[in-house]
Amino acid sequence: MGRSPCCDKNGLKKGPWTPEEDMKLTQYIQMHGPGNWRTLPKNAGLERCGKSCRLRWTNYLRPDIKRGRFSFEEEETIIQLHSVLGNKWSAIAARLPGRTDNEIKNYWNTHIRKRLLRMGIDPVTHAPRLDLLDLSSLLSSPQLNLSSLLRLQTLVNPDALRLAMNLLSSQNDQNQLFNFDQLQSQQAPVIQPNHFDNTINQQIPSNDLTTSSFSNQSQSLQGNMGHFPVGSSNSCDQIFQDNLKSYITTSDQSLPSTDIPSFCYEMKSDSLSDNSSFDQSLNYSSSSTNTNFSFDSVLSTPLSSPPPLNSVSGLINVSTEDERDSFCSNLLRFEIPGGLDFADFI
DNA sequence: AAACAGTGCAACCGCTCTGAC
DNA sequence: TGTCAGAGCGGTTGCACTGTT
Repeated sequence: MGRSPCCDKNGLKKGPWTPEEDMKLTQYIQMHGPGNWRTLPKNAGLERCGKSCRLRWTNYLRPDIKRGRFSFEEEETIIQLHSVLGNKWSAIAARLPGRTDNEIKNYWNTHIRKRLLRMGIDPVTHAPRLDLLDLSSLLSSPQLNLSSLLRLQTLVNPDALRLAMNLLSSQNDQNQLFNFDQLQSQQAPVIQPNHFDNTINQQIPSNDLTTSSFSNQSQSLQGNMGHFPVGSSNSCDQIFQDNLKSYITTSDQSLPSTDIPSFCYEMKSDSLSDNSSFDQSLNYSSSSTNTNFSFDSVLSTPLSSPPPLNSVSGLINVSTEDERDSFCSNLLRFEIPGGLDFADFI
């Protein structure tokens, strides 16, 4: 049973393709069409593995491939899609006509990823890298108290918070010791039904309701909130979903800058793979209002140090609206299409 | 001008999934 | 039903090119 081996790798050529090989492959596919990669090399007179032929064709020789530099709109789209899809290069490429997954992957790794890192943004989670923040400045804040620490616990890497609390306890004049684990147990019932109602009842300009901030925050939290007690009960899940729908569909309401929707914690990029409604929703238009964002403008800010704590939009007390908009919010902002059904992602 | 470091990208590797046998 | 090749995918490598010292 089964099939004979695809190809005998011994003796097959590897490495860069010559123009002659490209011509042979192109001419053969133009005559016979792509497919049946197993027999193609032999029929086309190529001493290559079928897999190599397929890669050469799909990544380089295909006539519909767009060569050259990525446009700003393409770059922006890649970042936005990556914030939702992660390293699903093929899924990203499917939404960028003329671009291959390999090309996008290379462009991400060589350009975009480095830019995000220089900006202090984790290219994996699209979140500000809280691990780089200066904890000493946090600890010196007059606003720091047990309450704020409890709040922080839901937002930052637990290890980082543990370190902060250890430092704080060592600084405390009254020698008041904090027990992280104890705090964690006290903090367990974080998601409460009223939380959502209170959240939605607060007013924020409608243009703040963007999937960028949404997905950005959700992914950042996913990355940082490995210990967050989510999904502890079915009823909580149901409340989460109901309120998420309310949040999405209530166009003139959004979240206060200091109050991240807890339901974001449940958003998982894995569940955002190929999805018809999502495909339709991501018919991204470069003529949207989002084209104001510029990497250069962001990069013009000093890069020698991590972003200040108060510029971490939505995570920790943000002092002004401008500060909130200045850093993260613009980075990945794009409008929520009307037909976007986030319930499918949950 | 040479040596070195950094960058960009084509191509390969290895894995998983799917469907034919 | 199990095996295997085909196809697809993400990660990695190798090399040519460019910039810097």
